[in-house]
Amino acid sequence: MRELDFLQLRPGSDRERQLSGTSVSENLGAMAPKYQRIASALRSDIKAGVYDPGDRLPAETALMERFKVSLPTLRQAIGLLRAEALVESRHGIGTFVRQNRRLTRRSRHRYGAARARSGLLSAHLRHEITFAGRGSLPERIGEVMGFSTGDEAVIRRRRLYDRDTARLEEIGASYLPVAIAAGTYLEQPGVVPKALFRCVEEITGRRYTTALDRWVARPATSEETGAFDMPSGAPVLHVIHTARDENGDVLEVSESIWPADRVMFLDEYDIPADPETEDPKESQI
Amino acid sequence: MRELDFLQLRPGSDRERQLSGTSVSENLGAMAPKYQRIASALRSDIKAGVYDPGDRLPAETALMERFKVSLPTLRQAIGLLRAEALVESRHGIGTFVRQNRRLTRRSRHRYGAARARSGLLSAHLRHEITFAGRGSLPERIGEVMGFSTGDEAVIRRRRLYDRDTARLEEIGASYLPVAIAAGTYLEQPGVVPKALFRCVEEITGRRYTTALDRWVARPATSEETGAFDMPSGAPVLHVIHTARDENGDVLEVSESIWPADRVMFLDEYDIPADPETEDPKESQI
DNA sequence: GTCGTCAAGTCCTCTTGAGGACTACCATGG
DNA sequence: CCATGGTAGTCCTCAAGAGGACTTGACGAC
Repeated sequence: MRELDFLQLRPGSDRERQLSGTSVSENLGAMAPKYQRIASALRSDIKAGVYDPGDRLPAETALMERFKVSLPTLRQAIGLLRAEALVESRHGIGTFVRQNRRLTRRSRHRYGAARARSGLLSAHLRHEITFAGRGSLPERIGEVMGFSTGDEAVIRRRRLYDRDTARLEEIGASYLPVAIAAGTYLEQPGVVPKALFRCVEEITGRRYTTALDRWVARPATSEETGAFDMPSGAPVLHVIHTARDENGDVLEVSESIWPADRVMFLDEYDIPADPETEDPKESQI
Repeated sequence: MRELDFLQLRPGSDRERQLSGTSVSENLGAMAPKYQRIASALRSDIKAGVYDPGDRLPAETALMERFKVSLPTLRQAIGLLRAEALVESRHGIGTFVRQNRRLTRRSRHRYGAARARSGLLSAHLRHEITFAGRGSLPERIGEVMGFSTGDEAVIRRRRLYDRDTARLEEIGASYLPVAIAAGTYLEQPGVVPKALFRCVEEITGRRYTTALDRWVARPATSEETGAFDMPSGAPVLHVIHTARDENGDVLEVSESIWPADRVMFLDEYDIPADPETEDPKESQI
């Protein structure tokens, strides 16, 4: 009954649904569809702390009653919240508010930090090698490596788990040219004694000199949604990292994938003082 | 009729729906729900080129006929593809395959490129100032700026459009401390004569020295979905950029927002040669 | 020729109704 | 005490149908 105050605005033309332009984010037009208004109401409740992270939302039947709508409509509303990774539904149990603390990662500190210490990185993450050996390059990797798709390479796949929660936090893989890694212990499973790039440097005698990272946000594959236990259609962050020696030859290509809603990246750098000549076509970030 | 070959696998327990574990991405279990199988079939068609980018998919009624399902089920399938930004539905017209070319941006070249030239950046983007003047800091900005939420600052909001397609490609804003920008032409609307940070450097006599970028992918607000014309629930990339002088005082905080599926970021850098001492807790990217 | 009206085709919202599958809890029997 | 089975509560899938809103294009009136 109370909820009707929220919903009973009479239907009007869809033209009236348009936002007035300067509206703040949560300001849906008076006549947004029911499912959007329901989602918005629940979103507000969650933000207001009516339902705290970890809490169970009322059952679908209860929410149907509360908002006076049919099941499909209600589920459509919940579907929005699920797509936003705000809630998570567990079959047979309920719908829960997710706790979306983001892990903070630093990009580009990979090398600096690792050169300082000789051990492995990521104190709070457990490193697990899921595969090590020969394999053919996926298209996306062959492209940036300058090899043909299907070419062989030494591949090391890894998964990183949070030590506390045991939750999967990152999926990754490193691709090494056969000329570099063939016949070495890099083809063997098991965690390597030190950061992978140091192993490569020792084995080859060449040094990691320049890097190019390609960042993309894309919807998760079904494999990833399963592994990360994320809603289907939710995005992941995918970075492909290419490391070269001073001659510009590729030493390693590695990729890492995170659920987009669980990470935040910090990137700290110095701003150059002197004018340089660069491609003027680039836009500012 | 033909499609039945694809769909008629008999229903079974949900247990059988589980992926076998090592399956490749497109390998749905035999008994995934209808809507998932339909989405998967359409996805394959699109990848196979049956429907090219820009093409219109058959109408809902035609697809209902083809897959022998009801409208809600079909729409659920289309909804998946829409969430993946693979297709886009236009009310009253049809559902179209999206052409997902990503604009390539370089992060961190902001300053290098601009110091070289004295003009504005972004030759292929049209810069538009949507607001300039005093305003109170949003929470997310006040936090990183070290000010209280609600404090006043000089705010310049901008929108960047593709010159060719006239499509909105980026929403951004710069926040300048009142002590720096009050009373200057930075409070006035209109495009500034050169890159903003050069204006600030000239006005204050201080120099942009260090920067910290915070990257996050998050679902778009309703305002953003409207402005970018993106499906609701789709993610945006949001970066908050903090620039400081050599004393560590904030000169400017700026933020930029892009639809996540339309951009790709390149980040090129040199790998340091010498061991340094850094926080060993950081994980590798 | 220009404008407005109309109709067809399209996607969007919402309802009612049914059956199934999963989980947790509890009572019962061993 | 423990295992088994039942039951209630929950979310998941799907159908059939109705009305609405939007876009386009054709037709007719002016």
